[in-house]
Amino acid sequence: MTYENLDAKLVNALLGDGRASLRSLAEELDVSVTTVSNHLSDLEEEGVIQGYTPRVDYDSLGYDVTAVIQLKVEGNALPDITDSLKEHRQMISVYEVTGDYDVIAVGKFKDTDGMNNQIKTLLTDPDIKESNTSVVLNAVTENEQFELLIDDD
Amino acid sequence: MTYENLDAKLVNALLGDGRASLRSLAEELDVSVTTVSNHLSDLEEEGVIQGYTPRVDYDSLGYDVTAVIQLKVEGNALPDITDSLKEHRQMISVYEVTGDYDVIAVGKFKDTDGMNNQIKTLLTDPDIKESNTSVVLNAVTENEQFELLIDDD
DNA sequence: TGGAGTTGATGACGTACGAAAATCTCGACG
DNA sequence: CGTCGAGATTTTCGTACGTCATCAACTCCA
Repeated sequence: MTYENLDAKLVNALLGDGRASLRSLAEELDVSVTTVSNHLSDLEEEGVIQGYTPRVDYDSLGYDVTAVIQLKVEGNALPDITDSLKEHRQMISVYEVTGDYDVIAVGKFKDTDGMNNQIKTLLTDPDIKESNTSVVLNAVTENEQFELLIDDD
Repeated sequence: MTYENLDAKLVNALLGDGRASLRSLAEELDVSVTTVSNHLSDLEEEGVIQGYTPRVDYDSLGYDVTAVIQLKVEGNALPDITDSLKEHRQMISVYEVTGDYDVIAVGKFKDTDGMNNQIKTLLTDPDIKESNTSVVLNAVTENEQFELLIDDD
């Protein structure tokens, strides 16, 4: 076990409430506030916890369309393409992958017109050999972070 | 009008630091603590901010393999399939989509063996007509939450 | 009139610091 | 060869202090 049990419990507790106070965490895990503070700093320094964010509901802000875009790219142009995708504000995830396509990206848009425009400008790149866009009809689960396993003794 | 964009600014500030104190937010946005508190409560009640989470680096915890799984599903079995995917702890995102496939899911696994096992058990379902798995070679961007636009006058 | 700010009171919060407890290290001894 | 224990190291804890969140009552002003 690379990481102590307390650390896993701490991460799980924070996954439940990312703004929980050190005191409430300490009570929940039955250790002192100082211990929570120390372990939390360690987790942050080690990079296990890379920061904290609110979970924003983009739907309620008018970003009604989510799309999964798959691209076949000219081999040596891959870094350029992924970089350019990364620059696009509305790209949630950009993956280089094995399989039929080389890149899979997930983006959010205000409407299908906005989506089409963005995608069209993207596809002007001559290094993109083929593309395939799937529009999300229903996001059953999105960006879910799962809890860590605790092995009790 | 002066505070038209306060909510957007507040969300953006929290996207920068999800554990920022009301006081630091108030100073950053040049409004009173009370105002920040009120607007934040409103955003939470409206569901724009649905909660707060740490950003966990699953790579550093040994979840080295991310995969994008695409499925063609027997029409009326779609809810069953998405539900079952949702139950899988390690599924980050599960989308019902238009296009060649009916479902696109993203999952994280400790290794390729673990991934293969999980996927194999998944595919025993007779309602899954076809599947296609892409292994992520490089996560350029993952679960990024973009900042909201501020329209200045 | 309603959104924003101010003030003040109260209890909760984060962090620094030193003490206490637990754990590890490693040579000496039976 | 096994184990014992003093000293070193790490981990945990309690306390104290300055800051913070929250609430209520009241003011300001467009």
